[in-house]
Amino acid sequence: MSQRSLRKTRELEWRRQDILAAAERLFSQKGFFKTSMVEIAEEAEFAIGTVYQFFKSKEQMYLSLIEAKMEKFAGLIDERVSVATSATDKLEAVIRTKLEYFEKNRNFFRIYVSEWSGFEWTLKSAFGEQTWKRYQAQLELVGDIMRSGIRRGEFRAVDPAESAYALHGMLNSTIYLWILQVKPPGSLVTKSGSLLTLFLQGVSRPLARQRSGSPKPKSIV
Amino acid sequence: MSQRSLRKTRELEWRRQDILAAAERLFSQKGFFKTSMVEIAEEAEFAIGTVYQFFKSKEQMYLSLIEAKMEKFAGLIDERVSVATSATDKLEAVIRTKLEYFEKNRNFFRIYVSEWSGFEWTLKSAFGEQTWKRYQAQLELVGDIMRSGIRRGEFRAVDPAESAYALHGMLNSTIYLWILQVKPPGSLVTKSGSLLTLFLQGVSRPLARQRSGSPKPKSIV
Amino acid sequence: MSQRSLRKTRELEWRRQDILAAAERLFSQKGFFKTSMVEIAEEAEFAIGTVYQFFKSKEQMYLSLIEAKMEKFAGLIDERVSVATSATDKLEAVIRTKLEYFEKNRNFFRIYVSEWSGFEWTLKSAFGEQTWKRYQAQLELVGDIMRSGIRRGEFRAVDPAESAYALHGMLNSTIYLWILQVKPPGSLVTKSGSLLTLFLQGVSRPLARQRSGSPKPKSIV
Amino acid sequence: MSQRSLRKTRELEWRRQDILAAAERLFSQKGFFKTSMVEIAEEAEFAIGTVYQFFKSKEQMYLSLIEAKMEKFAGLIDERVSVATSATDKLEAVIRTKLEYFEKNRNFFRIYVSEWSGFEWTLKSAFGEQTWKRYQAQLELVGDIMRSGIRRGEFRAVDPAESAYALHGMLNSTIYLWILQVKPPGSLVTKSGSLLTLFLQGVSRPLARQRSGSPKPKSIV
DNA sequence: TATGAATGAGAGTTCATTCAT
DNA sequence: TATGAATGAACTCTCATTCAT
Repeated sequence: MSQRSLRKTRELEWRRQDILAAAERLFSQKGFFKTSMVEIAEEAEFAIGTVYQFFKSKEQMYLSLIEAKMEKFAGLIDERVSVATSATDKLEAVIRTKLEYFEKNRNFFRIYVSEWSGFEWTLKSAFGEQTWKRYQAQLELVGDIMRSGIRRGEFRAVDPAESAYALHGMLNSTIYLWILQVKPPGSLVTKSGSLLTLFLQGVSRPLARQRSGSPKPKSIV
Repeated sequence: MSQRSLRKTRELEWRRQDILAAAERLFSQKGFFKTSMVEIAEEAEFAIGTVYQFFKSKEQMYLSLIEAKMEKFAGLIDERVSVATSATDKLEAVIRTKLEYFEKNRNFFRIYVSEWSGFEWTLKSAFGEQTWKRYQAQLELVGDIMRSGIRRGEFRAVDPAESAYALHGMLNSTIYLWILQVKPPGSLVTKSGSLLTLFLQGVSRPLARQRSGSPKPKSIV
Repeated sequence: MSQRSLRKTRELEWRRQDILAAAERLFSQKGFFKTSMVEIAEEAEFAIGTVYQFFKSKEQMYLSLIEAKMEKFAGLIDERVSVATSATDKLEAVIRTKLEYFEKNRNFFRIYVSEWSGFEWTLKSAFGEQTWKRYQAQLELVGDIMRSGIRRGEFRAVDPAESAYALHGMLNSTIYLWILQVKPPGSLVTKSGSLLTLFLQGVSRPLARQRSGSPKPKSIV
Repeated sequence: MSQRSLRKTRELEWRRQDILAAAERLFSQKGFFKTSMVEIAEEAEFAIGTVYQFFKSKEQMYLSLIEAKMEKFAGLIDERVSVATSATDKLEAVIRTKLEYFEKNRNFFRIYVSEWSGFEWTLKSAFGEQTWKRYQAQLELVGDIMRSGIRRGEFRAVDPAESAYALHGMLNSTIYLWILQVKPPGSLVTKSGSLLTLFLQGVSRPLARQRSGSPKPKSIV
């Protein structure tokens, strides 16, 4: 490819990214349905026709957006997890990476979570085979970590899928809470430690359990 | 009120409920935006004009739906929690009630969760001041339970709000997983035990803690 | 059906007809593609939404229009042909009816002929199975007349389908010419006689042929 | 003009023809409105901008296409007619040439006939003054042939314009029929003989007329 | 009170044409 | 001269809402 067309290609890619960024901002603020293509075009400072030269439909644009972001997110997690050795360390990597990623991509979190829960109940079929697989793959990754941790004696014999889902939910709602706070009281990643502990140890007071035959747990079941 | 107008009032309320039920079915299947008012009217077997005599707008109907369901849900939880004594028992009540409620109200769960996450980021203001407070109140209820549990020595000194959110997320994703499975492998409520344990003890192998010979955790599962 | 709803149904049908009439005017003036649904709505003095309550799409409206008109036209021809006895009389009925019908339905002629020739090359599949069958049926009707005329010794042994098509073309271009003339020099139906004669006898001078073995026709073929 | 610029001019003309050929293919398949300029450019393997250097608009391109083809067609007819002597021979030349031409230019026939009938009702003004005159001129040529044939005693005293139109229609629908048949049963030109006879003699059995004062024609009018 | 036809703003999308490179 | 990205008017169609009956 000539120098010239290389530059053109690059510039085109920039514009594509500009449009995606505009779309991300709007989708995260107003949701998919309340955001119109004209608004996206205006936000990106292009004519509507230009937007349609980059994305053949609103859905396809939404998809591209999610897929690109998920790709990056998944890549990060895979990378960090693969270098960790113990199951506990791998979990720590998952938690820390997720918090880090969404701390930097707050806008995308809104899209991610509304994709996960809810409106794609309708659209899952039409929307992103790909995206859906990413979700599953990530949950299975944590499932695998759980399985290996159990095998290695690091974890109790919990249900791997269920605990993976539980962790997923814990993290999501934590991120959600943090984003919601108008003035977040510090970085989100700092919470990884306590979240890991929460997931590993639970909320019970360990001493209490060790000291004596505490009668409470009986009443639980 | 006369006998006659009493009957009328009652019948009106029935119609209102029919319409809400129809709306719930459709909203949960297709989402708020993909469901049209005419469809709701048809599903409820009324004319569109009639629907508009009960609800002044689509949003307001959606709101009424959520509020009614949340009211009931919150009532249940409050009731069950108030009769439990220890913080652990209260947590157990929260978990069991939530699972029970959404097992019976699967359709509503889809609405609930998509309300929680996502699209109402825009609509929170327009949409249900009320609903929003319910959410908050419920999370604070769990926060209070945590606080009291910590005070009473049942729990570690975790952050009450954060752990409340964590529990919230854990439960939601568990319910989500269960609903998603085409053929759920048994009742959802049966999971309350393991979820409580998960939240209390975490996933770590208790042996470390058992060194001093605490046999309790066994009995939990 | 109650008196009341009968009246309503009737009025609805009137409105439907008004819209179709407006559409006919515009389609015949500007063609299918150059006519917009908004224009049709304005011409019919309705809002665009109203138009879409009667016809689910532009194509479907166009189709309805053609089908209704063709139905009537075909009905007329069938009726008149069936009461004629000789093949010649049947041909005369076809010719006269066609001229009469399109003299009264000039606007529709433009649509009819542009449907026949040309743009439906693309749309035949999407557009009106029905309409297409009507066309064919009518041509076959004339084909049948030709066949029976040949059998009865009224006609030469011409190819029935080809001569049917030839007649079809003759009539269409005659109607076309007449409509095109800004000030038509009298009624179109008056031409049926000379057209029938033309189709039966051709343009040659008959005397020449009758008197002797005229040598001209030889050189023709 | 220099050698160099001669070559350039020639090459430009080739490109122009390539584009026109691409346009003809697409217009005949999909019609004027359903064919986009970008498609034409792609079919011709040029960039859209290049196409616009040869034709200032879509309409103008369509016009150029028709005019060039009509020019050739008219030239052929004029040439062949001028060498024929009797009116009958001239008619034969017209018929044969038309069939021949459209047998070789099927694609163009679709455009020609849809131009003749129908959508250009609107566009006649905007579209091709020129083209329109060609049409008229050709019909008048046949009208003149008829007139001279009548004067020379070859034909009955038919209306020249009307019979010219009738012939025009006959030929068009014959060509149409032939093109429509998926597997045409032989060459189209072979039909010139029977079409000429049809136009000259009509469909009646000549014997009947010769034998006696056949009573049929009376009943016709 | 119940009805459902009428409304029209607004959505997503297309495509002929321009013009900087 | 050739290119093709950018443009935006115009199109078809939807649907929440109103109001006369």
